[in-house]
Amino acid sequence: MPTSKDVAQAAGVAQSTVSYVLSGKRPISEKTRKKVEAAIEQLTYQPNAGARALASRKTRVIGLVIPFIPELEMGSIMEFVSVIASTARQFDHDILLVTDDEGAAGLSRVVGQQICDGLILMQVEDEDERLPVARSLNVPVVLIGIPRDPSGLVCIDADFEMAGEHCVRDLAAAGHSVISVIDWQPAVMDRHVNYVDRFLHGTDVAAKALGVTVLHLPGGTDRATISDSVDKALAGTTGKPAFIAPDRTIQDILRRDLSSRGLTLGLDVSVIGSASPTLAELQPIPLSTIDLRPAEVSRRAVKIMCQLLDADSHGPHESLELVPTVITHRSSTLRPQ
Amino acid sequence: MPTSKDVAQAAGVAQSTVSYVLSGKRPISEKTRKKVEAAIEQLTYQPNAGARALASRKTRVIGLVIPFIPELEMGSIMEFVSVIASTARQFDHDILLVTDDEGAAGLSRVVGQQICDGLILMQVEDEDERLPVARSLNVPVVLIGIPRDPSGLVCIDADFEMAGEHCVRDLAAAGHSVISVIDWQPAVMDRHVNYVDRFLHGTDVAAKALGVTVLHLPGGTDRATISDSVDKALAGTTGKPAFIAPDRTIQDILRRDLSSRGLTLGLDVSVIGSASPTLAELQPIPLSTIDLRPAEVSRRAVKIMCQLLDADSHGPHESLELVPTVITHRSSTLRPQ
DNA sequence: TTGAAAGCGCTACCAG
DNA sequence: CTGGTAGCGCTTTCAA
Repeated sequence: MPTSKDVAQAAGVAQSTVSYVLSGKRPISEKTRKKVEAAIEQLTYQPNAGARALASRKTRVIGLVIPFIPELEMGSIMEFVSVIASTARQFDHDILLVTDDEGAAGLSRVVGQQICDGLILMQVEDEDERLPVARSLNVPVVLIGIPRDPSGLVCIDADFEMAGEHCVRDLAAAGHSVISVIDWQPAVMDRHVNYVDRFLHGTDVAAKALGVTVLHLPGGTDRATISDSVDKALAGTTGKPAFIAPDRTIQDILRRDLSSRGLTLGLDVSVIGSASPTLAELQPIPLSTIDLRPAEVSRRAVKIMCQLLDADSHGPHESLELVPTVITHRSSTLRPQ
Repeated sequence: MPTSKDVAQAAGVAQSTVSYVLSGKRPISEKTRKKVEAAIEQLTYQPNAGARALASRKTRVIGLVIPFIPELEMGSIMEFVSVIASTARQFDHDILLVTDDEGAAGLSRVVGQQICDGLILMQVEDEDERLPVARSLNVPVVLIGIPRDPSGLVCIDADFEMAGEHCVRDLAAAGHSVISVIDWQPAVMDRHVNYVDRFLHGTDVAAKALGVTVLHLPGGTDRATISDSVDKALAGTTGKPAFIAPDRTIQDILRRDLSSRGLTLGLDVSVIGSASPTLAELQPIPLSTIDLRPAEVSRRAVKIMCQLLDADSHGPHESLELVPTVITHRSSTLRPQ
């Protein structure tokens, strides 16, 4: 493997000049730049990351702490991971995986060994054991999700409250005065991710503002629970019923339950569910969807991280960004009753 | 951040002694070891990865090249990624993500910059553009998937042929003499991953050996295609029909199609589908399942990689390992017709 | 069994 | 605008 010394020699310049050509931290004459670039090309030189990290005290690597929760949609987590990695590359950084089974100790390890310059935490819970560690780490940390106490931390998440409001507003605009909201499945509730509360709060806020009624009903991944909730919803509704089912898994079960009751989606009943890239495309149904824009959340998280890394300002940062959510209408979804 | 020099000073020994205590590459007296370990503890010393990589020419990082194919099960890819990362940690290595949108150039980059010591490639296709690069890289590469020409490469994958055989044998044992195999969805076929052929070949081999008939029918993610295939299957079968649906998405559509025809799974019709950790648990159905054991494949891939890294033998390696697949029976799935 | 010292390949400072 | 050079923090050889 050629080194920058080899390049310098081949180009007839000093090693430092090679370094400056690469970093652009110093004006270089067109002539020497050409010479150096030619030598780099010719030798297929690539700078050694370890040496660079040692000298510059920057690894250009971001640690990504991923959860593994079998019962939760791993596919959507993969979307985050994938977009985060691509975006990091756009900012000339790489992503190191830190699995959650190392716990909070994993954070200290990768930062302590200076394998990476900063951390992105996914699936942050309301009371997250990793937060005290994160706060003490002295490197930038960006959270995806909002903990109960976000002080001293940089947080970013989808605007679930806005999503909840959107849903209720749309259904109200379609003439519904009673709207049934099916909770997330217990596995999600148990994780104490507070986006659930934020979403539900959003529905209540909109309901109050518009003078409509919102029924909160239990969610579950078994048909019995959903069937029960649908019974209650129908009992509480006069006229055409309306459902909001933010949980992707539940949306599917709900759809089947309604079908088996002879209710046609969009015609006899209005339903808004969350965007399911795969299922929605594979099995098109007349449904409006909430898009929580995971790709956008991921992109912004990386962007913020890279800004913090470039700014290099060592004081603790604090900010809270909510990415606007979007409702996509499918034709014939929300026809007036 | 304390350095090994600080530790040496605190313990009253040379810097090299600290290094040897950590690496164990040299006998150390119990007394000095204690002193050094105490100092490490007391200063909460952690070795600097960059410096270590520079001096030892080993990063203890493995590059993982991940695909992003929206129409394919991202959830199952996440399972690979997750297990690979955990297993790497057990061997004291870390995982760096390399996204596929960098293409083959990404491989050269991470290896050229010496960010990682080896590469694991996921979703290897029959004719994969990354292979020539992989072969030329001079670092260990482990493929998950078997390309058309595996020469000079280390490959590992689930034994799809065995899976195909298992399925046919089980159905034949249950008394079926005609068995319908539904192909994977076009999105998978288009990727030219040859596990499809291997699986289908397995079914043919078993069919020939047992003297039963196998019907190969087109797969798809729309109900019409599946419905067509079921029509053909029923037309070609006398007695109780039997299906093999290795594609997870199709399994779901097939199930519904059969239900809508009034056929009860396990009673009027036998079906074997692939294991779907989420769906199977959420919506239990009387079905035997093929388990391709992604976690086991992942674990072995990492293990092999770490062996190659430790052995450090620089010659090109070549091997092909197939991980046995498993069929799980659900009660009342395969009752004789 | 231990210490001293020479790099590993790069960045960044100090001179010119 | 460019060259020389002193480290960055570790591993490893050579001596003791």
